[in-house]
Amino acid sequence: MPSTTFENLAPEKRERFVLEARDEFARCPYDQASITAIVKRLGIAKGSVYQYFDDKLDLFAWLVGEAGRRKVAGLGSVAPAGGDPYALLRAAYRDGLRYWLAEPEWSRLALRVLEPSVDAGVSRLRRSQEAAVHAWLEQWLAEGQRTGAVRRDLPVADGARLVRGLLSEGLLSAFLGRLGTDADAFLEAPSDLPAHAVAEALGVADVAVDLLERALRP
Amino acid sequence: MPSTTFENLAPEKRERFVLEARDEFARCPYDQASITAIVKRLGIAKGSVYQYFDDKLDLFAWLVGEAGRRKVAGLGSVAPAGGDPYALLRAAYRDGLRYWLAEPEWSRLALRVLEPSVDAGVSRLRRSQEAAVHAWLEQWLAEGQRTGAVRRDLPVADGARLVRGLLSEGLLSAFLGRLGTDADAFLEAPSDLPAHAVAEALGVADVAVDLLERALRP
DNA sequence: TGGTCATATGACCACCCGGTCATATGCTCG
DNA sequence: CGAGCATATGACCGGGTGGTCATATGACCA
Repeated sequence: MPSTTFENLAPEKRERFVLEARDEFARCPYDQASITAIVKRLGIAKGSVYQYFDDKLDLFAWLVGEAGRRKVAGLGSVAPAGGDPYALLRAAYRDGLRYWLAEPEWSRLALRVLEPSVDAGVSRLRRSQEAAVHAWLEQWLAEGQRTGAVRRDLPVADGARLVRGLLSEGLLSAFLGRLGTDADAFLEAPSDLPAHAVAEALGVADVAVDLLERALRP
Repeated sequence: MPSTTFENLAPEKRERFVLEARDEFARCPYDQASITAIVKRLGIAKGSVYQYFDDKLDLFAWLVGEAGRRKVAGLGSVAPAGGDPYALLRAAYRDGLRYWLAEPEWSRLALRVLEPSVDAGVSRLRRSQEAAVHAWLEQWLAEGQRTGAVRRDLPVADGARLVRGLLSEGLLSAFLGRLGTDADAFLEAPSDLPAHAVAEALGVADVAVDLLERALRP
């Protein structure tokens, strides 16, 4: 949790701090991210960081939370009214990909927390994030089974994990593949893409959910 | 590449070295793995490592290669005679999961190479490994489309990446979920599992490939 | 003006890393 | 017995890290 000192910072200074710290943690896995590098880029003293946050993990955890907060703020309400659950998935993952393009650094930061790490604190963070996605998908599946949109002979626990592989790692990889790059390359040189290329690449979410619909409908 | 000095080592000494190094690199991401830790556990001098291998990356790359060599050696021929491509997948991934249980440390090492890393050399290794899986799946899909086992309206490139998500991250996660653990926990305390539990957990490969078959068949 | 207090500073600490190299060891063979 | 050679050693190097703390700054108010 940031200290009051941090809250009291002049907004522009605070935002600059936030963005620079975000970039550092987005750049590489937690253990490689360097507080020293952040303060160097900002031109402030290292001690300042420790007046804002308890320690490195505290800063990282807050940034991860901030990534989530900004994403929901940026996307607005995601509820596309009750209806076909597959349409809901399509919309949700299309929004997710759109957000990835709009805010690649925040998105990458959010992915960093899912990486394995030796640090016990980071592992705890990761597990809780994974559990959240997993729970959401399990609930989606269970609801689908209740309404008849999903086969009833599929074990929900297995299903949630398999679907997560398809819609997380798989979808992102396919999306970036369509953009003609991979995650690393994209973030090293985020290029401005023509709108039609983006629109076409977003179509991969439909391909993925179509696949899923065929696999899951009774 | 290991030096001749390494090849000439007494077999038992060499194997001890290999296993200890493997455990260290399996324990944590490349950048955190420590040569110092390896030599400490082995009770040898650090200089010895550098008489066997050029540097840390050389050692890691060789271990990754060794993981592959031991896996194919351990599984024997994987070709289940020409037939249903889905049966082939089922067999391949069942074998893969079985191997994961039999050799969790080697398996985990093989997964480490797929993790993001700041190190340029490791990134190169990773990309080539990913490309190999990707190429294999693309070829599987193209062959399936030729023989009519796979829908022709699915773009092969998208398909390969989505399937990879489902069958790599998704399947492994579901498998470990059935065993009542996650990858970290399992490797920290690899428990001896009753045969029936293992057999039941292997069934998750069938669930995954069934899902895939529904999604991909014309 | 002088006192108070939040904020900012950066030298410093202990610790760890990968990698080097002069030196020591011990086996083999003439 | 030595000479020669492959092998083993570990102190040492330069460089990095997260984190600390005595000190300095400067805004505000009596």
